[in-house]
Amino acid sequence: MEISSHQSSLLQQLNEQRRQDVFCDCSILVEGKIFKAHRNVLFASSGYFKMLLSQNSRETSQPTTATFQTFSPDTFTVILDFVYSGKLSLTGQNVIEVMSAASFLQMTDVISVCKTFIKSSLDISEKEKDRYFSLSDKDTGSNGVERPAFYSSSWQEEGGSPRSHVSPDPGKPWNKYGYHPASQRSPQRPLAKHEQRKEPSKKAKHVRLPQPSEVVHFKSGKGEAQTSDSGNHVSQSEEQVPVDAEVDPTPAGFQYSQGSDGIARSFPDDLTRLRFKCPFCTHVVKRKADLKRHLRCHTGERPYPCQACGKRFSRLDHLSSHFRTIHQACKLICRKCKRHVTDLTGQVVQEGTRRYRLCNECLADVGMESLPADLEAEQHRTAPADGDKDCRWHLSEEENRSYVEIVEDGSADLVIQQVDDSEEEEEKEIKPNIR
DNA sequence: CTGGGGATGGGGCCC
DNA sequence: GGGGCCCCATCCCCA
Repeated sequence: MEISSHQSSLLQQLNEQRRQDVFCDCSILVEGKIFKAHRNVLFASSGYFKMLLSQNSRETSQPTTATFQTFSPDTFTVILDFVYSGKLSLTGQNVIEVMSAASFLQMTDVISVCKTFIKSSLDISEKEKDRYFSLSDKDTGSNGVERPAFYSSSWQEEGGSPRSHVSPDPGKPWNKYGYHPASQRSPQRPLAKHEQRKEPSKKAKHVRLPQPSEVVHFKSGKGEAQTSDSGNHVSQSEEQVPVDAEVDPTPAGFQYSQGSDGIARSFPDDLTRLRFKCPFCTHVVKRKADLKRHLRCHTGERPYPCQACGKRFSRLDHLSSHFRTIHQACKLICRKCKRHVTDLTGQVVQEGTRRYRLCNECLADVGMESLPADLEAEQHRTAPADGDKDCRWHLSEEENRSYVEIVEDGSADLVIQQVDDSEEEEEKEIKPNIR
């Protein structure tokens, strides 16, 4: 015999204990804010805490403290509330941050729900386009009551009245969530190019996210996202979007406007050409694959690591380009004098994992004219100048070749290894402080 | 301080 | 849909 309410009531009890700080034996410090919780609950909910707490299982008599600087207290509140209630309070504003935090904490259920949330936002994009066409005949043109909503992104900006796409929470740069490698030059993730071009003065985050009133609760456990309300995220948005112009209930990333007639009339042609709307910014693309690629600039996903230096890229072609220019010395140009060089007039020089060409004259200038290529290669094999990074460099049949040969015949192959960066980044970014 | 060049990253689009 | 190329803007380093 099974009492169905037992699980939920048990969870409620635990949540109540958490709120009243009863039996809490774990403290989580997030950007200065302390969260109390039960280690067994955390252990059962998060792969990260499981690993963390299992390492300290012998010290169960001592309270455990974990410190995170990589996501905000608000984000962790959502995570912790989910752990103790099964309800995930996602909004268009927090979904990326929550997904990042869940990735850190190895909470696959939360990640999948976040993905579903984002995907549903994308579905809305398609449905709204269809809705535009289906409703366009009803456009009253004057009072706006029955006028269908329409996109107001780039077209409106081109008209000289750019909308603000500033995130309501500009104090939380994306990189804090650890998707970007340590070698990332800018401390704050730059805007996407299309926004940089259109809004060069803006320094805000890339995303334009919906209003906080648009909270959707997801129930976890079945792999299917469900709202706590009667309608799901999509249908709710579709109900509200076109009608009321005063509020902005649009789902993630959507912008609607009553707009001028001139702008409105120009839309259908554009909509047939540009079909896929990013849920987080104003960007619209023709192809779903392009949107998928574009979304990586919001999620920070970098699934293509360079086997030579470990730097990660969001796109394979960027990785290939990086590998060719940095590690293969494909440019037949002397790095010093910029003259064109050939195998006869120049040589490939190795500097750590970096390779470039120097003409014979410049080689002589720097005193490297006597360095034979295979000796150079030998030195590289025995004493890599850039630490152990080179150990990861996969060079096929490298043992008996010179660098020149390797470069010329292309056997310094770029090994493409698409990875899920979540776990590796977690290890790199989060160093919890256990006391 | 400034300008040039390299590296990077994003978008468009072809195959 | 993925791979890859081209173009362009931006950032960073260095002379």
